[in-house]
Amino acid sequence: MNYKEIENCPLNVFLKSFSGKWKPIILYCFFKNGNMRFTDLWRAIPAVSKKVLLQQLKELEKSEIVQRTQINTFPPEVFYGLSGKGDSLLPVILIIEEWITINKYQSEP
Amino acid sequence: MNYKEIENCPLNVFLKSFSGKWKPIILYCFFKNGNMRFTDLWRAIPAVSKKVLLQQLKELEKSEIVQRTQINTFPPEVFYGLSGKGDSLLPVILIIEEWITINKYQSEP
DNA sequence: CCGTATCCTAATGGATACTG
DNA sequence: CAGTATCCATTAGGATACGG
Repeated sequence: MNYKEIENCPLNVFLKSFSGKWKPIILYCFFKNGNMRFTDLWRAIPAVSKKVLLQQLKELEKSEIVQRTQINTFPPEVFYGLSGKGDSLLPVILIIEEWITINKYQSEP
Repeated sequence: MNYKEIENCPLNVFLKSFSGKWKPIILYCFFKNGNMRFTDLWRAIPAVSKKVLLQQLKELEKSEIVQRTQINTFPPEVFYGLSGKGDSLLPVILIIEEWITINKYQSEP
């Protein structure tokens, strides 16, 4: 088993797309609310700075999990939401949710 | 939707247990090889330092995903491997693997 | 409203030497 | 062999102000 092989293992590839303090939370918002305007998303996650929120959204966009839509009014309206690939995560999330429940896993304070 | 609620969403709780550069790789080794001596694991992941490898193992132990077994010879033999909870991750990993394959997702160089 | 720039702090990870 | 201690480098994230 060489090192390149283990580095590209599915779990690693998967987790790398979601590494970032706010990414899971962002996705959760989209699963619950569908597309959201940037400012509304920000209001839903008040603890993050605008800069970082944007950063994480860009990275999710690059992974093609999140889609950005801009309407060129002034001031501009920008919506973020799940792409098709993002939507396809739902069954994965549900399995994870089930695993969490079964294992009664609690996040640490 | 208040903030505490979204912070404890399953995806977030799940991902927090695996946040760490080497944790997914460590788990992959255990899934492939079963229990492993510390040094053998280290040889399988040559790019990580001993200190950090130990650190990540301890965190996985704390999440009860990994189990440590020590045999008190001299020099001591210490085995690391999946706990029952760790084993129960297998179906989750398989779904993730399937998702990765379907989406032909490639890790970035 | 949306995004960028700057500056700063905290957290994570790496190199190396040492011990039982 | 397994683990600890130190010290250092890199990165991620946060505060704030400004611009289109």
